[in-house]
Amino acid sequence: MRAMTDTPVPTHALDDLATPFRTHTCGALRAPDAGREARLAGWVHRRRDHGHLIFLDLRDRHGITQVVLDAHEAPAAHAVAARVRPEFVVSVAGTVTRRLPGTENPRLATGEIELRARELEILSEAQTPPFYINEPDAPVDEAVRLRYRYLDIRREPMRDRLLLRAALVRAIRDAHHRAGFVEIETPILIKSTPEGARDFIVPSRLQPGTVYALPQSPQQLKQLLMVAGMDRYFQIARCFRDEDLRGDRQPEFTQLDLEMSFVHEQTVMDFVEAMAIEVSRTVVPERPLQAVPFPRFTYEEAMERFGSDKPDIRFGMELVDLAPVLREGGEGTGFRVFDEVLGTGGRIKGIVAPGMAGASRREVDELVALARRYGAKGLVHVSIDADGAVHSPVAKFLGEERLRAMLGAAGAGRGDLLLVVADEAAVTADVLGRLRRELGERLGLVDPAVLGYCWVHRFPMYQWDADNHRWDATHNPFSGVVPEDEPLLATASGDPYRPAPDDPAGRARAMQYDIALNGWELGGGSVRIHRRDLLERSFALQGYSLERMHSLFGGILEAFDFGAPPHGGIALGIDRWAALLADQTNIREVMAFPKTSSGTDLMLDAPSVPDPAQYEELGLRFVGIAPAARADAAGTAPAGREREGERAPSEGHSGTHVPGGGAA
RNA sequence: GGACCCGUGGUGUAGCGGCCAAACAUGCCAGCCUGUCACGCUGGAGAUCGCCGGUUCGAAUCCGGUCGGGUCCGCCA
Repeated sequence: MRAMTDTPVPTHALDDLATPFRTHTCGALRAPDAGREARLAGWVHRRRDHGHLIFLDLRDRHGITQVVLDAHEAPAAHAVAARVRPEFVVSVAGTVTRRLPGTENPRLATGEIELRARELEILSEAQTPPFYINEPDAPVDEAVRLRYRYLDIRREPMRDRLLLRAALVRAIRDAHHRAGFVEIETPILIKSTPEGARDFIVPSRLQPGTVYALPQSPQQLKQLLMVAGMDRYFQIARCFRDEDLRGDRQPEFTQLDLEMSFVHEQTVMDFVEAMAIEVSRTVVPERPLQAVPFPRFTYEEAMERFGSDKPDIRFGMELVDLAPVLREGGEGTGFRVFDEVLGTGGRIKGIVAPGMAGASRREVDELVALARRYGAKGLVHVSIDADGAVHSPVAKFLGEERLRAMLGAAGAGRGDLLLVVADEAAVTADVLGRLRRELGERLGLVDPAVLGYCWVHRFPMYQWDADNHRWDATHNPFSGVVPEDEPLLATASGDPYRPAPDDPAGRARAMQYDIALNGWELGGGSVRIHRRDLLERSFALQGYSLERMHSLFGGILEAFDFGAPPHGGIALGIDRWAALLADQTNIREVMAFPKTSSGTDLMLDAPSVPDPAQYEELGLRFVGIAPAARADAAGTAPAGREREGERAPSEGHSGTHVPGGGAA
């Protein structure tokens, strides 16, 4: 054992980016290096040819260094440089030199020096790229970017976002390891579980007629790890859901998945909050946090104040209940719509758009249309202009007195616009919540640099599913109930297997917590039910018979009989988190190789028609569609992607391949 | 499953019934240039306007379909 320590360790291999092709990266050299011999390797970012003098900007992911080739100093290297084109890969050796006074470039980190080349070697030539690599802001068609993703990643914005994402994941790992978490991988080929979203399935060859499912999340596995005594588990886990895509949804995505034993709701939230603060400060130190500690709202409060279970807390514009002032004086408001809503238990609430009293007819119409699109039947607006005069299309019904009372209750001042929705509670909250978000953005009320984290917890345990006549778990079927609500896990009839819409269960609140960032849901979790009796009661309400419960969750139920610790956890969307930290609204922008909104990979041309031998081996047959037909269908077929050598050309791949671009 | 937007030289756009086998910028190619850094100057090549069909004397332009990309609703936590 001692002898081992005498073995010389090549330490440079761990802390040095030097290789046989380079002594430094393109971002490393500075003024104090002047006089040194150095060798750099990278891509030619730009070439400026002045005849006897050629400048090359050499780029790698670390930076850009200017290389000078002088026809008199190094004629051979200069001749090579004359042939070089953008995106050629070269290696260059020479002397690091301070730039001539007045020719420094303050926009480059390496701008005080340049490399006077002695020797230049072309390692690889390059075709003219399909879009600008060296102009970060140049817009490029999305499809072209995706098809040539490896070139897109060479560009500064994508490169920086992927580096940011890597920093995020690293900071997450650091924090977890320090807090005693164990990083454990769980399988990708698992069993289908009834979890809301559609599963991706993988047919089994060894067990013909059966399929694996890809995990929608490692939910059950992490709970089993708690039963296994692993205490604190985390994983940067790939998850799969076969649903339609959105800007913030891809079929495969990454979650920070974690679970802790012997915890209360508070314990998990406190850890996640501390972790999120540390991670944010490490990854984007320049972005201030809106509030620390993170505000914690009950679901009820969040819906009441923000009309959302993932509120953007970076600005005010909270929802105000207008029913009290409208009820004053009794006997109706004079406006039938309002009276009906008040009479049927609905809600009338409003938000104040500051400074929008002068909004044009067109702008207001647009807001009304927006409200309708969000599900409202209409949108009442009341404005108070700079002179204090009140205007509203419903003035003739409500009268100025009431309008002023509403404005007063809402806290609107001169120049403001009050927007009012009257509808059943859920619609009122949702519509105003969305309008609030839209207007907050539009009116510039949010500082885009700020990170506004908050918690929402105590969600309703169940939602009544009228179609199937049962209570549906709002989140996870294993979520625990708030201790004081435990007695509510019951039916009105007393028979747990006969749920009904007026059961006490409808009032039960879950030990469920969501974390939101700038109005996006970042993650959610819960303290789980670890007691067998409670679990059975909860599942009964959810419409699972004992038999069905066992066929679906048999494994975990059995495990719980062997001593399950109280436990809880959470999962956070890494893609969303990275996107928000990178100030992006689309998670494609923080994924190296994302899919299009129709679920295809334009670079790999996936999904593709399988080889008949492949599906025959699995005992599968395509019914109703001709698999080979798709190959020819692509009108704008990704060009020139013949993949010789990877696999023998097979039938069914007779698709026309557009020949690659002409010679370069 | 539905709605909307987009598709013109390599890239980004203009043109929106004849004046358009199509304009501009950039890129590309060639030549010139010793201090540039979005180098500059001169010259040149390059698109039958995603695809198919229709309307019309005439279509990049209008209509229908289709393929591809995007956004939203449904779906999805």
